[in-house]
Amino acid sequence: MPDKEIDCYSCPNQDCMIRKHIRDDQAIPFLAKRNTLYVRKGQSFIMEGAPVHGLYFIRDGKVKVAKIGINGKEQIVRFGGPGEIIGHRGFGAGQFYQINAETIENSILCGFSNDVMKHMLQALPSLTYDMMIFYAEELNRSETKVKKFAQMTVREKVIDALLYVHRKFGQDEYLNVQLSRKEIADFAGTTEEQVIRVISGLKKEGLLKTKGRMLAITDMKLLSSEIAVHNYFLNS
DNA sequence: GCATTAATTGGTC
DNA sequence: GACCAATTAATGC
Repeated sequence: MPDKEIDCYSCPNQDCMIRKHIRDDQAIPFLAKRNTLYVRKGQSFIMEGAPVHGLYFIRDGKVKVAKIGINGKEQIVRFGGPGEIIGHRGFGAGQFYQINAETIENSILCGFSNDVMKHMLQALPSLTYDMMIFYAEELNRSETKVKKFAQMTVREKVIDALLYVHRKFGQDEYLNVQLSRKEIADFAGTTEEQVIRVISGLKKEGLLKTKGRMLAITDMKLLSSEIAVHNYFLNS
């Protein structure tokens, strides 16, 4: 795929906010200022404390966004796939990133500098509107997550995390993303051992199946019914 | 195949 | 329910 010309016109991500506006004359000059980044699996491309350089959109691949604790423990804030935005919290606000972003697959990222974004947002009200909606939803998700952390049991948190991953990346035979048990734990807010125990319990109950590291949800209805009591209506 | 890394299990606080 | 240690399974080279 490196041979092919990488530009917004050839981009398959219909739901990318930038991609949506490529027919707008106002957008055209900015599209040329896009940077393409090839990031291989496991590389950090945003580091906590580093100066904000801009915004990234995922063209291809998958990433995780996390905060690092003092004892080396990380809290994964969210995962991202094609079409999604990474680094938006740094934009406009502070000078330094407060999160870490790392690829979990070989990825292609589209970068726009702060300066380009600023001018593009001023020129394209509908893009600005989309961004505003996005920020609002993000805040909602974030608030919901706080509540979950406080009120859910470990088992529920793990189930919630699995459902989130399923929603985000989908599942064929198995979930379409390869996450370690540790990464699931870092997202759910518990430990690797607890995740393993919950998974093995769910397996015995016939709600999940595994093959090596691969995971699959086999009874979506029952699984989601377990956290239905928390009745959240958002994809958090 | 072997060496490395991840998953799992059991036990302690 | 987290942390630690020992064992077992999976994967990379």
